[in-house]
Amino acid sequence: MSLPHALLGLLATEPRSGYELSKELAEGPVGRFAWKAGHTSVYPELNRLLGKGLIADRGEGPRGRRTYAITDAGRRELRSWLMDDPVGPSKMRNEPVLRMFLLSVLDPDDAITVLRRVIDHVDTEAAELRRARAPYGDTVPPGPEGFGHIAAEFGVRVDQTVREWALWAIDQLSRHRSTP
Amino acid sequence: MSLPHALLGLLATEPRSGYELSKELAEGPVGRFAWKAGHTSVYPELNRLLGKGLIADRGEGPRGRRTYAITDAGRRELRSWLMDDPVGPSKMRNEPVLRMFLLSVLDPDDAITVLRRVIDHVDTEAAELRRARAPYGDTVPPGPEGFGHIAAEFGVRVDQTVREWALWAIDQLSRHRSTP
DNA sequence: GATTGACATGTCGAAAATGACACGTAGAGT
DNA sequence: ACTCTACGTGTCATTTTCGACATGTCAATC
Repeated sequence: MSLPHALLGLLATEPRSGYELSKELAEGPVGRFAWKAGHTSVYPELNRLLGKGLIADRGEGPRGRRTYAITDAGRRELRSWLMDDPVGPSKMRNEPVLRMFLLSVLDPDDAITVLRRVIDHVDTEAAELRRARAPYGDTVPPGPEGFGHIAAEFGVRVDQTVREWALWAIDQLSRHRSTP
Repeated sequence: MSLPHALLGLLATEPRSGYELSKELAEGPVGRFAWKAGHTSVYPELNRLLGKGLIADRGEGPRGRRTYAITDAGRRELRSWLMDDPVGPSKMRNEPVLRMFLLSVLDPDDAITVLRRVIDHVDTEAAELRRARAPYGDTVPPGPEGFGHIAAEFGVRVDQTVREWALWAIDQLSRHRSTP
């Protein structure tokens, strides 16, 4: 049940609409690396948060667009979730990683084919993230921009790690193939 | 809907009981980094797979323990899931990473507190994984052991990446604190 | 011989997520 | 004027997952 906290966290940096939140959770760095959700989950959850007084409606914009902002109660809830909760084992779903774990059941040639695909994918993704991060250079700006910058940095690093691991795995699997 | 594939993948390396599968998906490397599930999801899913003929019952052991093995149909299903499906954006839930993304909403001191906790956690985890990996040295053994080895290697590398990223993030946040 | 703890499998109701469908709007290009 | 695309919000039925509860076994320790 982390979706409400994801929404509170995004709204804590700056007010956004349900549409923008959905975009971030469906395609943005947060959705890709942390918590993916479609708009069909986001809108009902926003209404729940509204009911609990954790967010507030900031009136309507152009096409029925409604912008939400976090309230003080929302901030308190978010802070206690981040600070008081233990770090312990928690919810985890990562389909790409699952695929990679299961790769060893394929014969080495097939596994290598898939690993190459994985490498292409993380390369593309890392390039996108670098573009998103580019305007700020090497230092994290304070405020809302810093948020995205730190997230993007995380993505780039994880992608790089996956890439190297995949290459290592290819090498290991190749050895099995060449020396049966 | 990746749980069935996770189970098929584990059973593809060697036959296991529902209990063992549950353990792996709840606490093992697969559960931690790829797809977490409790026994209450595993047992019903095993019966579903049994009904579809993707796994087979290998008779009873000591305390009502029943061991399952993957069938040829199961292997075909697993292979096509791994090979035919696109790598594209897929299911993703990662509560620890979500927490880290949201850290920037805390004041720097609080954020640093949590980041230190995160570092402790990944250090502990990485140490466990290294222990699990230790018996095999630096080379991946063929067969079922190789599976666990490659998974553990992935875990160690990701933990290391998270660690370095967290340190980097602390540094960045510290700058904001010292130069307001 | 009793107790404890890991082993082992399940059900069931509540909560959450997914996918399909539905509807309307503003702007940009042709 | 027309069309296309992205914007923008929602419902609803189905599927998945979670947490609580239930039940019993085997081995080791006290």
